[in-house]
Amino acid sequence: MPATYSYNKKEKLKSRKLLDQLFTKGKSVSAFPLKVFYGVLPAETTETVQAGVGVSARNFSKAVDRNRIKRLLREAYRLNKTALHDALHAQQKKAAVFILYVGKEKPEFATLNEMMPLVLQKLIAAIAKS
RNA sequence: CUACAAACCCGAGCUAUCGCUCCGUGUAAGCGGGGAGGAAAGUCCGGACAGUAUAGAGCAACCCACCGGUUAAGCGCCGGCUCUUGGCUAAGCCAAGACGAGAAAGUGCCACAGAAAAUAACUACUUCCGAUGCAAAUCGGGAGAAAAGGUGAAAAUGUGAGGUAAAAGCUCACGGUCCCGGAAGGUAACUUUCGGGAUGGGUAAACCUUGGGUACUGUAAUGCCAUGUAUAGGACUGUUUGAGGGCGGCUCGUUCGAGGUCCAGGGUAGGCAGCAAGAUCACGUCAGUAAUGGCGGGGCCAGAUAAAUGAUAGUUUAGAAACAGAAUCCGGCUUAUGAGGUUUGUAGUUUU
RNA sequence: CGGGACGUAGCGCAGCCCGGUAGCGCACACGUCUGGGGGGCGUGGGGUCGCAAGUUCAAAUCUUGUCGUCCCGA
Repeated sequence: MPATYSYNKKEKLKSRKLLDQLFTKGKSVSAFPLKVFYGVLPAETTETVQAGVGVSARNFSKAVDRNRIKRLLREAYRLNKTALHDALHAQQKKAAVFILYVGKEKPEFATLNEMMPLVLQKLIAAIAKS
């Protein structure tokens, strides 16, 4: 098991190929203002979950705002990811996840920290069905 | 003292917990250290670096445009010159700006108004001829003439005198502007001055002319390693009757030359170098009016590849709230910017 | 990282090259035709020409800077 609240390089979704697959073929669940794309990781991956975060440049034209939102998303994911990890571990599954912020207002950390567990619960439910 | 405007400076600090990225060390856990900006932005100039090219001629295209300095370079910066505008008040000084070669090579344009907007004759003026008339004068035709005239952004070099039928730089004097030649000062632009000549409206951010200059492409460049597919299908075209490519865009010319173009489909989309010690940073000192440069000892100061600086709590300050996030790197320019500070200017109030 | 185009009335566009009057369609207001609506016809209002500076007698138009929007290539 990795450290409880870590979010380092290995846990990030980095492969351009996987990202393309995720957006073209992957499924998604959403809980406004968050939207999560998910898919299955190749079997040889060592990590249980690889996750990425993103914001649309269309909604936030300034790089400072996008960086800020991505930092908040990473922070929220880092603090709430334990449930997802445990669930996947129990089901012997490995998932690729991409969390997208689709709102148009700059968020507060507190609201993101509330929404993140909700959307992750939805995600766990959706993965359990498939 | 208050308010406003402009320029410049500055662009929060500390503690705890949980995290991110790079480097060092370590088998590992961990430990230690570095970690966004003055604009990192716009991409407007200039370079470094890299690849390709580096026979030639003509044409085209683009850029620059007072002088000197500075620099790796520049359409930057510094200093000066000239002009324009404003102020003080005046033969000067101060401030700001200049896309600051040429309108005396040519072409074009100058609305409205006005006779006329660039080979000026409409009115008025002078004169000659003819007609009418006793005459004054009127009418018609020709010539002279830019001195007077409303207009307009702009009207043919200004004032005075002579001159004439009436006039006119037609002539003269003093000026304005321009050209040529000389002298003095200045590195130069240029300034002052002497002599001679000319008198030509504006516009080149209209075409253009003159002088000078310009290889192209950009770090997703480029070099290397690895993985993988179809030694792979169709159509058209070509192999000395030369397809296609290189030589800056075109033409000529020259050279390489056996493949080239399109359609459909398949695969890869890891990694390493480039990549961060440099036209470097701050300090001191010297040279220079300054920009800037020399010297001295000292420091090492982001380096990712979905892309690192954050979250929470406390605290200091007056309430952490501005503009804003490196992506090859530098030098400039431009634009954005809260609070506070400094300086300058404007306005108002109070006191003397 | 590099390249290009566009900002004109509420909306969509012309005018810009080659400077002097800002125009077209829809929409809007009023009138009229109709018993009324729709529709037709007529009249009218409405524009800091994105912003700033400059050139010029004069700028939507030319030049420079700047802001915004959109597109393209790798």
